[in-house]
This record gives sequence, C-alpha cells and structure tokens, in this order.
Amino acid sequence: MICKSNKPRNADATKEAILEAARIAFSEKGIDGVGVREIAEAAGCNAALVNRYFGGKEQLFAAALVGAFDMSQLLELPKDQFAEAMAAYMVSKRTEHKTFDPMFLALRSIFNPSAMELVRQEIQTHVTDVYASWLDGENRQLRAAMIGSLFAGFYLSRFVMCSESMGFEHDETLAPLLAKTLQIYVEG
Amino acid sequence: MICKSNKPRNADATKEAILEAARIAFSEKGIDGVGVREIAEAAGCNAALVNRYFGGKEQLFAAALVGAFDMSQLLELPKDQFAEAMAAYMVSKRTEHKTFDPMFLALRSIFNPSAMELVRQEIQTHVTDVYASWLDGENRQLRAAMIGSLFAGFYLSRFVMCSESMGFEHDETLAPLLAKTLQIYVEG
DNA sequence: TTGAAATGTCAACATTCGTTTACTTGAGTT
DNA sequence: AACTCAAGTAAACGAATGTTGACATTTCAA
Repeated sequence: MICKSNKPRNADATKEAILEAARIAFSEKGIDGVGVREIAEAAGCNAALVNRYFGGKEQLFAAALVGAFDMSQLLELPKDQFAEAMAAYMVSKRTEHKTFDPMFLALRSIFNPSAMELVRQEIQTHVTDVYASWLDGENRQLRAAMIGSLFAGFYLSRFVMCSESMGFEHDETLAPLLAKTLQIYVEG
Repeated sequence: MICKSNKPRNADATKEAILEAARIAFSEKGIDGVGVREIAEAAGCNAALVNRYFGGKEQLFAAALVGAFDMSQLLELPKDQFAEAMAAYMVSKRTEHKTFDPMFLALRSIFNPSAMELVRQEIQTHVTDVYASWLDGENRQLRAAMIGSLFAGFYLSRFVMCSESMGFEHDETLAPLLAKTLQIYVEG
C-alpha cells in the first residue's frame, strides 16, 4: 500500500462531520433522496460509520433535526414590530440550494412517514407552542399554526415557482403583503 | 390450470384503471413512495402494462396530473364573494387520505425533480395564470401566487399537524381567519 | 513493548426498484 | 376453424438501497 490515510482518528469529529453533511444533504434532497453512502462520502468517511454512530439513517435524520428550529430571537421583538420583521426575514431568505436551511430540512422530508412524525414533534414543541404562548388573545394555537402555515407555504411556493415572472423577487411589494397577512394572525 | 382469468380484455379500460390507481396512489404516497407493481396490482393488471401504455413511471405521473387542477368554477363567483367561498372550500376539505385529491397529488411529489417541473408547469398554466388574469389591479402574478401559497401551506400544515390540539377543526374560527387573509390578496 | 479497545474500511447481504424481454392467452376477422 | 395481432403475464436484469459482520488500522494505557 502506497497511500495510507494520514489524517488522525477522531470519533467526535467524524460524528460531527457526518451530522453536518447530513443536514446539508437532507436539506437539499430529502431523507429519501439521499443515500448514506453519499452522506458518508461528503463527510469523508465510510458509510458504515453512519450506523455505528447514529444507529441508522432515520436516527441520523432525527439527530440532524434537533435544534434546527430555534426561532427564539424573532420573538424577542415587541409585538407591533413582529409582523414587519418576520416578513423582512422571509423575503430576505433566498433559497440558494447550497446552504443549510432548517426549513427545507423539514420540508423536503415531510412526506416520509418516519420523518414526518419527527418533524411534527419538533415543530410542535419548538415553534407552534412557542408562538402560541407568545401570542395574546384567543385561539392562540390556531393562529400560531397559521403563522407556520404561511411560512411553509411561502417557502414551498417560492421554491417550486422559481420563475422570474412570478414576482417573488419584488421585495418592496412582497414584504408589505406578507406583513399585512402576518398582522392578522398576530392580532387575532 | 384451474383458475383462468375470465375478465374480458380491454386496453382502454385497463389503461384507465392504471391511471385511476396511479392518481390515488400518487396522492397518498407520492411518486417516490409507491412502486409500479403496487399501482398495477391496484389496477388489477401486470406492472409491465404501465410501461406499455404510458412509457414509464414518470410519464404515468404526468398523465395523472393533467386536468387535476381545474379551478374554473371557483372563479365564476363575484370578486366580493371569492374570499369567503374559497375559505369555506379550504376548511371543508378534509384530508381523509382515501379519496383522490389533486392538491396532494402535486404536494406529495413536489420534491421529486422530474415531478416538480411537471407540477410547476401545471400550476403555472392552470392556476396561477388563471388567477392572475382574474384579479384586478397591480402585481397580479404575485398576488395569485400568494393565494396558491396560502392554499398549499394550509393543506400541508393541516396534514402534518393533524393533532386535535391545533385548532384546525374549529371551522367557525378558521374560516373567517382564512377569508380575511385571502381578501388581502384579492384586493391587492 | 504489548495488548486491548477504539476507529475506520471493505465486502457482502437481502431487498426493492423501474424496466425489458420472451412468452402465453385471448378476441376478432376471413 | 385457422390465422393474426393485440392484450396480458412471468421472469429476469441491472442498479441502488440500508444494513451488517469480519477485518484492518490506529491510539493509548499498562
């Protein structure tokens, strides 16, 4: 053998590399669109290590999902600034397809039965409940869910309808439209 | 052989049976979640016939998609009744998982690259453009896309967040909320 | 240095998939 | 009734999947 692997062995580092590669790959192709060999190659290791460190593909997805939805900083704003700030945030997020995006991590695997349950729990505990308790008035759960619904639908539509003729790039028109919608759900 | 197939041979009928089985199966499991053998079995024929009659799985999906989005009757309403009518329509549609639903036919396969292009074209020509030309005022394409976005997000959220604690079943609360949102996009 | 545990590699397993080929069975025509 | 072509079936192919076990290599403590 001429070529030996000269990089030092480090379980924690490779485990983290697998996790990072998984987050990106799952975001781009979904849990059913990417194979463990592909993830392992992106992480620079062997596919068998995925099972050794995470127990399987599904549990790797679960690990990639934890902490993906941390929207706490958005909720530190005063309520009368929230709608506008979130609209600006939604508009600003471009789907470059190359950077990790927690929204797509969830969206692209949402129809895999195992993944859906994981996503559902993660969204329920870290998004909907947080929003609901932050809101005032009645029907907080429903209004929080509608905020998430608007978020998901907007992401999905802009991703699918990427055509320039749709008008999704006219931020100065889009942002107020979104803000007005969000305001409805915030006010109740 | 004791048991012979006694049903008459009919190419058009089996072709239609395959198409109908495909529409249901694709709606329930997505293009990547169902196999041609499964579809053929539901249609009561052999998997090879799928390729004989449609040329392949992807073209079968394309055939299942044509005409799925016919929203023309919703647009016959006067504009001041549209938001309320569509909100009522969205609320009334329960995702029973057993009946064919064009929205899920598109949604569940949206992240398959081949299917996404087909869905995008179908939505663009049969939904967005129709809505856009129906609307008045400025930014019609964008506002039409936002109506579709709201529609998709709502379907998706209600499907994923099927928990009873979310409030998606309180039609008397949900419908006015949706109508108020739709009105924003109709008015512009 | 020696031994053992940790880390990584390799090859194979058993499925499943879409698709194709060769074949059999049926219906309609002359 | 015999012939013919369409309709349907069965089996196999090649590729890709997640997963596993045996094996090799490195690391580190005794």
